Amino acid sequence: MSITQDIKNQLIASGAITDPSSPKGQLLSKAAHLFREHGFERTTVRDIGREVGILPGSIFHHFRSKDEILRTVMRESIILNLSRMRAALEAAESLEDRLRALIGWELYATNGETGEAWAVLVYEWRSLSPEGQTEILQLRDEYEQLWLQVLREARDAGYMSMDPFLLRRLLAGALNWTSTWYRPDGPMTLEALCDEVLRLVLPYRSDGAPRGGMAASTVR
Amino acid sequence: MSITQDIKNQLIASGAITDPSSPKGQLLSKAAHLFREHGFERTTVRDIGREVGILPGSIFHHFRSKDEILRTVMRESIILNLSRMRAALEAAESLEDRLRALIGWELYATNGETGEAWAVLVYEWRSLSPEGQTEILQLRDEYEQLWLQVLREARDAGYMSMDPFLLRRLLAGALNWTSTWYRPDGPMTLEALCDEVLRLVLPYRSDGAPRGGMAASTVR
Amino acid sequence: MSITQDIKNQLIASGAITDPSSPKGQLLSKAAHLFREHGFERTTVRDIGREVGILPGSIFHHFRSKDEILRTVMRESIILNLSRMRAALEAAESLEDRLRALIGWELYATNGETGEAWAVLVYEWRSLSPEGQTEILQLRDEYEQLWLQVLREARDAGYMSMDPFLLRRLLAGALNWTSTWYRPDGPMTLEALCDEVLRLVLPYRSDGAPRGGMAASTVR
Amino acid sequence: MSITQDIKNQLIASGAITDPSSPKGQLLSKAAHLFREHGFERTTVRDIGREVGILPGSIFHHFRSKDEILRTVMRESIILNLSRMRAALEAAESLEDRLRALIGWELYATNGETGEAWAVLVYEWRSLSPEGQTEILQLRDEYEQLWLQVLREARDAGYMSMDPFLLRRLLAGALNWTSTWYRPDGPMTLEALCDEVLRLVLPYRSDGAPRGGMAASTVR
DNA sequence: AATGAATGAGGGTTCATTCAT
DNA sequence: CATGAATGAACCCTCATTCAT
Repeated sequence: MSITQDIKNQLIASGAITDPSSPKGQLLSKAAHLFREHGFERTTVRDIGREVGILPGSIFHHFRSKDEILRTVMRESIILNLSRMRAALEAAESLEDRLRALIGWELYATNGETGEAWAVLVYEWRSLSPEGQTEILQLRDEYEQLWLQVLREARDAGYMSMDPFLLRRLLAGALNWTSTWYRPDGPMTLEALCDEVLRLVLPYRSDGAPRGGMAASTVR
Repeated sequence: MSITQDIKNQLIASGAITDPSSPKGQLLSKAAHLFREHGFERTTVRDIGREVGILPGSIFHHFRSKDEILRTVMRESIILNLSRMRAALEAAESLEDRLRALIGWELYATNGETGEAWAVLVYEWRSLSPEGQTEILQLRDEYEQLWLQVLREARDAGYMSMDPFLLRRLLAGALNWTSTWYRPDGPMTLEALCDEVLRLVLPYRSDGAPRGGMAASTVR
Repeated sequence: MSITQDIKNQLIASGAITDPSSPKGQLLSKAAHLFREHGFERTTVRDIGREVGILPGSIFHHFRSKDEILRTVMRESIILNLSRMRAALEAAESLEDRLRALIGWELYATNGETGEAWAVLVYEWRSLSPEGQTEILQLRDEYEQLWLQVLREARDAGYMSMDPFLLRRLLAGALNWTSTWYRPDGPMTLEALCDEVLRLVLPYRSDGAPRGGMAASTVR
Repeated sequence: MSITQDIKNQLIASGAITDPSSPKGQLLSKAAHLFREHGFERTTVRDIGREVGILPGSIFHHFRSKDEILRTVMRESIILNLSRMRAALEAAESLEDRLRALIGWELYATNGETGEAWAVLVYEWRSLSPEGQTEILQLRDEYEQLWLQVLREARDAGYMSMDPFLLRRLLAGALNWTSTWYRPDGPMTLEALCDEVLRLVLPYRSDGAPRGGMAASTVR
């Protein structure tokens, strides 16, 4: 995970994302938490201020508007995870590794340190101003292209037959939804969850045998 | 689909759900539409009134509060789809039919006539008052039990190996998310979509051969 | 003054201006009073509400914004006085009568029943939104045209030699400023004030003798 | 105009008014400009700071409060013009010269280098704190006394018959209002404007003939 | 002097809800 | 049942001002 930290530190150093230990970074993470828990509109700037320990008015020294807070939460969340995903895909040696990277890192985006921000990105979309949507949409598109490229390769290579667009949408739904039920401190590790999802997508091992689970012949 | 209509008519007749052609029913359907499109808090009672053609104050002759509108949208949506699902499961002759019924009817709940209300149920949950949540949660639990029972059977019968809870959650995410991208007037029918999802869940036909798609041996 | 009342009543009946006895009319007149006394930005909607006896929120049932209140005060003030001025000019039989009408009715606009609204129109101009300024400017232009037409006539007829534009601007300053010092319950009637101003503009009587005041020959 | 500069330099040297080239003087002149253009309350200390090139907080090293800025703008504006007016009146050799000095120097105060500050003095009066008003009122009274003394003399000498108070008020309105329309770079010089106003006040030359304009006999 | 983060009071405005008509 | 004026709490945001650095 140190490579992950490196990427984050680089992004912080370059100013692309806010240092989480800075006051502004604290504000962003608390805001992401509240937006995730209660929704954007039900979260007041007073709530955020109280959580951070400053008065509501002071928030506007860091952000011009509540919308800009939301936008920043979304932007930085996707920038960080986009960078991580790119690095992971580049480091992956096989197509299967790349598939695993997509699933695994999206699970990490959803349930790891950036989980709340990621859920805000996914589920508070309508609360973002039109201008904000335009900006964030570009980043989301970049992110989706990573998925689609790998899924297309996998389909072309015969790993699966489902239309890549369709598969991506089904997976997006399934993976994003994990934030509503997955507990990092529960019995299942993120890696195990990743394996399960991968098995759903790629039921056969490369030798043609079913990937884990029971033998097909035992199914009635 | 006539059996579906029968169930709906019975529920209307019994007073369990509101007649959609009644003023109150109109209000509910317009409200569901607005809640779905803009979110519950961004939808004002003024918006709803305008859509229905009455003044905001008059809404409160039909519902005690805005929360009660949301609660009713959710309640009726789940009551209707719960009844349909029960009927479909009872009519199903095989385990595979029951699996197909679960997936197919959840897709229909999400993208058919009740789609907007179903999406509200799924994605506006946090906007519901605590009392509302308590009430609706019971109905959702009943609904989830239907899924879990069948998935357990399927797992026990060797159709699949994944933990039923886990599989349900992944499927819930994938299926509910379809409301964000599926277009009934697009190139893919709901039945075809249902088949694709089913193939993901049950990759092998009952004779042991892979279900559709390429032969395992062709996978590199 | 009954003709004045008739004009006002017609304007009220036609909906061009608000009935001063209606709640909305009350609000407008209190707002004009406060805007005049403290200025637009130092007057809060809470102040207006308190003055009228309603809560701040209720104001927005009558007006969409504070700016719309200001705009309405200005619009109705100029509509009323424009109508009065037109009627007075039509009723005037001689050029001198028309000059007297201009001065007299502007003094009445400034210091009569609409005095506060008129002062707001003149001195709170910058507080009006750009869109508001565009709207009101058209009405002001109409009003100014009345002045300029008569002044041009008077100049052409040899009543005076000063450029009509220049004279109008000097008079506008002098007359509007009366609202800061003239007291209707003081020793000087508006008619007397009108005469004094007229004497400034038209120093000679029609027989060529100086209009009131001392003989020129006594001036050293 | 060198005598004017001398007076100004003396006042700067004595500390009565701020050196316009000093940081504080810059701040005052920018503030006067903004107060004039947008009004006192619509001008924020942030605006002033931006104009001067410092941050809002730094303003309070020069002035205790925003009110003190306004008060200083007003005070120095009136101190300077009061001194000039006194000098001009002393230098005037005849009553008519004194009248011309009053009008001419008030026009210069309104439209010359101190024009913005003078307009602030006249039109932002209500924005000044009560204590500020008390202070500035004394200076304004001194200034008004200069006018009234000369006007009384002129009336007593038979130059005019209008009550000096009344005439002063009409002239104050007319002259102050010039700041809203007079353009120094337009076709009319301040001297020409001064002559026109003087002709309004003193229609007859000292030989009894009308002062410029057409002969009285030609007026119908 | 200058900075900039923080303050805290108050601004305009929104909105679900009530209720006399 | 419908209206629409009124409510009152809460909202986002602004801004003059303070103060440690």
